[in-house]
Amino acid sequence: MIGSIRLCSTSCTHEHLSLERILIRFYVTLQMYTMKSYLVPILRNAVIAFCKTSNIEAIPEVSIETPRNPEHGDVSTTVAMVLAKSMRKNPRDIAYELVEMMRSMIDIDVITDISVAGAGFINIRFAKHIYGERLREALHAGAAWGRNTTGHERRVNVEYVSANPTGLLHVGHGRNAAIGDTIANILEWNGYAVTREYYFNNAGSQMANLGRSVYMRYLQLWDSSIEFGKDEPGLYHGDYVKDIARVVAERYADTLKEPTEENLRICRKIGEEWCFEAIRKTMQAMNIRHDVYFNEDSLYTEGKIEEVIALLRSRGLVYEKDGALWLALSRMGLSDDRVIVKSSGEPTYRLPDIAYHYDKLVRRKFDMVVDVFGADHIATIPDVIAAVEALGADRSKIRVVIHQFVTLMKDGEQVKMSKRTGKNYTLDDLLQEFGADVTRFFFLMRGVSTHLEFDLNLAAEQSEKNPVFYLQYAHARIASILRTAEERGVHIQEHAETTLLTHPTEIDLIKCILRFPEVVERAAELLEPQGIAEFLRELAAVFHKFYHDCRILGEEEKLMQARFGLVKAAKQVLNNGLRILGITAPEKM
RNA sequence: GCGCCUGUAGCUCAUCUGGAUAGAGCAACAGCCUUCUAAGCUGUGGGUAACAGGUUCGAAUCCUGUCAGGCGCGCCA
Repeated sequence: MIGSIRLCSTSCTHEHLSLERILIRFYVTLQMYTMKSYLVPILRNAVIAFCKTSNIEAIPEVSIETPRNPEHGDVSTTVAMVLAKSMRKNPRDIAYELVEMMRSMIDIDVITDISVAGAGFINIRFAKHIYGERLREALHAGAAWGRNTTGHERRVNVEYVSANPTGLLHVGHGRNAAIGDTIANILEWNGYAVTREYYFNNAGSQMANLGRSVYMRYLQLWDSSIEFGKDEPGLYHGDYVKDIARVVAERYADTLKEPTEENLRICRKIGEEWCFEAIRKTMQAMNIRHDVYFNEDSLYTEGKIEEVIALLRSRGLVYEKDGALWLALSRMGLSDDRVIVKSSGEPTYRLPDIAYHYDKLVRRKFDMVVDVFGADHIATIPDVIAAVEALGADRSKIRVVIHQFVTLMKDGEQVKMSKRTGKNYTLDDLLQEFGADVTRFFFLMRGVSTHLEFDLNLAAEQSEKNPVFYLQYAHARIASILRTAEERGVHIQEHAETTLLTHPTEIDLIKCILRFPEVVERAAELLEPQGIAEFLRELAAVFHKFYHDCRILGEEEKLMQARFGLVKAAKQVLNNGLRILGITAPEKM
């Protein structure tokens, strides 16, 4: 089993361009401009001209935002207020001057209104037909709408889950998995060449503990009077260890009863294989597929550990004390030195971690490395980064995503986890009970840095209360409309006059659809999936409102066709967004 | 003791890296289905954004301090 793990070498790259990717590129470059990008140069020119006449050196960045309140225009800018600060001048006066300058530059067919409001906001309104035209672009891009090329095919390695093969995945791993997998998706949508990686930690003392645990359970099969690890620390108490022991017994009968090194090694090996298989199955149930399982073992067998020690030594960054090898972190700007090779000769976890990151950055030359960790790993990160940097890697290429813990709630009470008895709620339990869609969404709907409350009652709810269904229902509803149209023999045209869409809810829906590319881009900047989930909730809400306000079937032909175009685009965006989150978009519910 | 995360409506969370009147869902109450899926929509009530200062035209957002909760601080991973 373990033999099937693809070991990583320098050859595992993603340099080929798939046909899909070429098509995506094609569509992305087809997008003419966003409304904001139409406006930015105009605004910037006005600001530059203004600064010149006012003798201002520092020209501020112009930013354009979408006001919360639609009465404040389609977009607005605060640049006049920013300028007011350095000029010590009334922001409204500046705003008026800027507006005057911009008036001569804008196309009145595109921008219908530009005005000063409030403390010095400049509010801008677009002609309605612009929305219809841009909607056509969204429709044309289809499954590629939301993709961009800002990643320039740069190679990025996203490492997630990376649980030790010493047991079953628990709920916290589930959050890690959902976040990591979705970040990988987000980066792909932003034009990065992504490698999904699992650091398979199969070399440390935890593995020895698993071996001992399995062996003890194995002995118990033949002699029930043996007590399980009464005063032995570090043993694994979960029932799955008994399952593994039974596998050992099936294969070796009672021939391992002598407590030899070799027999322990066998138990360890079978335990590792069993756990790996279990983890792989759990990942599969969550629709996650890693490209690379990186074996920690390989760092030893391929001499990478030795190489890193030699490198550190040559730079005078290690020293020996009390029979151990210390990493001189105090010479790298950190406060405490740490042991990297114990006096027993075994490395501590820090050393392989450093070698692993060295491998990713220097040997495999990834342009970016994303580590997704739970909050409990936070302490070692600065050490690893400092060491890898000392070895010549660029620390800015490392992005660490730390997610906080998950609390399971049932009937308003916290579900307690017990490490001792091993009676945990596993990730498998969640997936089995709620399915991959609900499980993934619940992990993604909160910001990564906040503590997540997973409400088991809410997840079990097969009703409108469950937020996943709200999104999926919007998708299914659209599918249903299109189906009904087909059943009634209504022909849906390829090209519709989308500029006929002028109803307020129609415009709201278009605006939402057009916002999607920005949402995807921002999610990549922040390495934060939540924005996508939040966006989809809004999109679904606007669609449901549209569904309530506007009919499609039975409307006058041209309007009906335009609305078909609108809901097709909405369906596509729901689909794209759900795909990023790794959640299915059902045609029927 | 030190480091990181969090504190926003009764509950769970948003608030687009400092903008205009802080928004959703759930819970409560009141409405909307002979018409494309009511797993939907509309309305009402609900706030000293933990607290105290500071920075400026402007703070839930940035800084300092205090309080509360979570996670770490090993020759464990």
